[in-house]
Amino acid sequence: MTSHSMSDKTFGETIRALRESKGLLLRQVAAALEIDTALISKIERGERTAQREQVSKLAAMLEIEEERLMVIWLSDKIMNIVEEEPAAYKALKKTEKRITKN
Amino acid sequence: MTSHSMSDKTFGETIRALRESKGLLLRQVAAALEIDTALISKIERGERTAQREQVSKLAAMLEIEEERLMVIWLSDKIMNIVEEEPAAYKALKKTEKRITKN
DNA sequence: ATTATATTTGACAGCAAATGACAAGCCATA
DNA sequence: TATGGCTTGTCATTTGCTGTCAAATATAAT
Repeated sequence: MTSHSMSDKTFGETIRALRESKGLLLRQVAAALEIDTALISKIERGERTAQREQVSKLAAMLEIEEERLMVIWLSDKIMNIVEEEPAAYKALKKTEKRITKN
Repeated sequence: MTSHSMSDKTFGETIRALRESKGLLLRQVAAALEIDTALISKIERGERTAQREQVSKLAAMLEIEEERLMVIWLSDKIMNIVEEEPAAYKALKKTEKRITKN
């Protein structure tokens, strides 16, 4: 049986899956975000990263709860910092503690 | 009694405390890192961020285990991304999971 | 107070990275 | 071979870092 900890997709993979499940074209999503089709294509493939504002628009367009999408987007950004870092896990744990101390 | 979860200092605060405890001058640390005194001053006060390479040099100079300093430095960087974000905690948790899946 | 030394501040030049647009290319499928 | 959707490379522009410098401010000692 499969281990049920799904949704380990990157931000790009996530929005691509959502878009396709809705039968939307890149062109349509691009128009909604007011950017070029090429750019949304790159974002979906992880070649570029989305702006915070674009994440909100995407959430609306793709009908996913904004926070859920934001978590994935933030996680990608954190990943970019800590991956390759041996101290990654400890840094995350420490940050968690710092954050819950408010 | 005090809750013993100390060391919640930022990277800057940490290296300043270490430097002062060793009686070193900004000028001396700056020389070791081959940067201007003004810059290390700014790093200590959190106005600028250190480069990865500088963290290593600082660890050596201040005689702190490199990983310990690196964790604080990374945590500061993560903080910069997630603070102000309501989804911060969830993003950290998710990233943790992604990282341990290697 | 005057001097000497340490630190801070703000402005700046130089460089690197991110952003988004465009045009040309590829890949299906009709 | 045309058409529509997506991808790729290149480019101009903007944005953001990095470190330096000079001037300002503090700190201390004489």
